[in-house]
Amino acid sequence: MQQTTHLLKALTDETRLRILALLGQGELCVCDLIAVLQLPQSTVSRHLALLKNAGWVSDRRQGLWMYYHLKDTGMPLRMILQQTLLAHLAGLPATQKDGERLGLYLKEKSRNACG
Amino acid sequence: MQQTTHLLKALTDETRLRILALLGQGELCVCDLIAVLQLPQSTVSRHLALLKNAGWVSDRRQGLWMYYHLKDTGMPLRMILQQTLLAHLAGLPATQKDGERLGLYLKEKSRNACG
DNA sequence: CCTTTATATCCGGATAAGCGGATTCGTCAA
DNA sequence: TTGACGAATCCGCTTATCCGGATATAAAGG
Repeated sequence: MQQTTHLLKALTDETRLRILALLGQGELCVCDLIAVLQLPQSTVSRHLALLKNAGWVSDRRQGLWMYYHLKDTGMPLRMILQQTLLAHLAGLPATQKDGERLGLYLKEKSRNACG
Repeated sequence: MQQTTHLLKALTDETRLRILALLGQGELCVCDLIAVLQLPQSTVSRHLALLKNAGWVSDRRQGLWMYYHLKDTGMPLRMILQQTLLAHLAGLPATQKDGERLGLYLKEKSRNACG
């Protein structure tokens, strides 16, 4: 029961929902999220740690960067919650704005890398 | 977005999940819930107010009693969350125990009424 | 080693949420 | 109108959560 509330508690913060929605687009590193969300590093990192601890995301180190992605799971509750929630979030204005910012940011990033 | 977190926040308390699971069995009045949950009246009432405010339940007065029931909704997110969650909760030990207590309590109640 | 860079964790303060006894409100019957 | 009862709300208190600057880790390069 506590495990269930724990799982749900991770979803009750606007920043964390924004993060989940962004990761729904694909894997991102912490600095990507900082850039898109425009929040302090400690804040983003803290929310990611919480999401990871609750089992919503996994991380992967690549050199200095930590990449986060939605965790696949066999647990039906989490799977359905995640699917439902992402579909819902995708329709919200705040999330769409983040999505646009992510697009611009990634384009800029690749230009800097290859130009 | 706040509306979404609000909806989810209502689900992040063990007592409220127990209440939802019980109401999944059917409509109950506050005193029924107090008896089954074995919690103070003010506590139960407060949680019910919160669930109602978040749109998860509706109430109905009948004389002195306030009856609460799960609210039907056209909102897909809430519908799916509710269905998924109730199915999940039904499998948890704590919820099953509450269910048993509810059965015993209702039987006792009807005996007192008709015997 | 020492630096730099990316990330995680610590810390103190602010805000929110939960608790349950006490009080108030609403309804009904006498 | 009064009394009794079920339920809602108030209140002071405790606990949890969030914030973001400061500090600590971890990896890579010189």
